[in-house]
Amino acid sequence: MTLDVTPELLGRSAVSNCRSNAGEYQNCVGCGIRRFAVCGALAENELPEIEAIVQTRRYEPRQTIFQEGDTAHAIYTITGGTVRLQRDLPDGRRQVIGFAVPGDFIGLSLEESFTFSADMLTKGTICAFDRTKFTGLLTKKPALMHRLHAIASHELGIAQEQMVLLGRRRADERVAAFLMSWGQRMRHPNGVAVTLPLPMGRQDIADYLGLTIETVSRTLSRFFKERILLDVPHGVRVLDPERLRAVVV
Amino acid sequence: MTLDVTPELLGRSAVSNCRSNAGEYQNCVGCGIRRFAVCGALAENELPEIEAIVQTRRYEPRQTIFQEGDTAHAIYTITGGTVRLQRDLPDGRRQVIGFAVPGDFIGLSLEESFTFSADMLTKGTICAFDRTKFTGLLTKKPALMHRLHAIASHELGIAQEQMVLLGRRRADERVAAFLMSWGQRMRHPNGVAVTLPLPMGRQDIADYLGLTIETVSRTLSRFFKERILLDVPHGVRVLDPERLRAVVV
DNA sequence: CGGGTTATTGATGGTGTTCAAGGGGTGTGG
DNA sequence: CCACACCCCTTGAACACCATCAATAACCCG
Repeated sequence: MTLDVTPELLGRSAVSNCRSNAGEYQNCVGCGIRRFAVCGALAENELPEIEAIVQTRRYEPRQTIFQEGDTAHAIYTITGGTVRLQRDLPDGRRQVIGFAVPGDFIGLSLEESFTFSADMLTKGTICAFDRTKFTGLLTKKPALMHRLHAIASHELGIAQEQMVLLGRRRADERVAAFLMSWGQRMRHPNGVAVTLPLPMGRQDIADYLGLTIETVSRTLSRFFKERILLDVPHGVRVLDPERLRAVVV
Repeated sequence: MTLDVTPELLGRSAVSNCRSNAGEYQNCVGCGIRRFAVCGALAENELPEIEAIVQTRRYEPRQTIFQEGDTAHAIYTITGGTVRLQRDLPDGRRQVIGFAVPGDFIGLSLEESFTFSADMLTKGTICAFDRTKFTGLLTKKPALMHRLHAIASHELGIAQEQMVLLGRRRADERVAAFLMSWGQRMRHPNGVAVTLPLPMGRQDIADYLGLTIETVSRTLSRFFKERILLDVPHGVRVLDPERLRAVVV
């Protein structure tokens, strides 16, 4: 048994992300994103054990999944749609911690309460695992535990990269870096002009990048004018990936 | 078996941090920080198994432990001294990811190469585990695996808090928040005026907080003038913990 | 259409950076 | 033990980037 996680395992398929009406899975066997999710650590004959503790839920845009401080009765795997994760300051300032897409796991820490809130940006479907039962299953399935740790480690690396972005990058670098990383999660090959769906609003991007909505808007406008990007409804088309990459350095 | 980690387990003792000449441990049985470290997941009779794959190393100030991109032959537990973890940008910009103190684990991800570098700020001692052998041990010791994941989750939470700081906090809030969290790691009770050792320089604090050395210096000077802090060699004395806390909001 | 939300664009200003100079501590060597 | 050099830190002044304030425009759904 190895603890290494291949990029493929942690990546997401373009298919699962890009179809907005994804996530109609009646059972784990037929689940298209299983191999990208925690459940992928289990063999097919073990799936009934996880099906026993899972509940599929359907969400509407703007619906809250849980809030900071809530007791973590359940932990989640996203199977369809995009989720916004955020922390709030008492005075209204907000930091978006990340965006979760199909295959992503929420509640890695297994702790009793959540330290951030989660809201749907789009319609979506989510597998909710009873937290206590899930941790119980972990003690019986080392492979699941290993996978969970690999995912947590991967998230930690992403968080550190985000610290560099927030601490040391300029506004245009932040926006470019965001678009590149979002593009990678959408599984579009680098170096090719592609259309990126952006299910989050400008304010969400701003709160993710530690900027204001005006700065994000201005920066994108500049990229549009410079023909690095093309403005399309609910997204952008990357016209010049090379120059976009060059912005980040 | 529970996966929850009590604050005590993840906290650090003031004793182990504050003695600068800590870390003279001949074996794991007598190791004073074991209960705060990963190794604490093992029973005493299991210690020989980890002693078999560990090597104690002694470091001098400014010495490099490893650099970004290096192959991770070993992973580490700090037993004495303070370590600076950082990522560098090609143009010289630098983000300090964190400071590791006795009990902390470095190399949580178990991946083949490091994504950040680690340097000693002080003299120190470190337990170096052969990475391959350590991951092998993990498959045999579920408790060790669970502990590792709990630590990684805890680090992830800290990283998210740091994102809020870097993305949404003002300079004085950042400095105050840093001093408070550093104080907690030094295990000084809140609400009491205490002397905090600061083994890192102003530039390190600046690169941790996403500021310049001048801003850190100016902010500290303001706190000194306002009698919130008292300037002491290689550290600060917290005169008014309440007002320091009030700065952060 | 029309009302509300979200995004864009412009003008102005503030927080923190940059540039520059001086101060203070530490360690070393005479 | 003092002198000096070096490094780090502090402080000041000017500037820049991004935030704030403000108004308009585009979009979305009803």
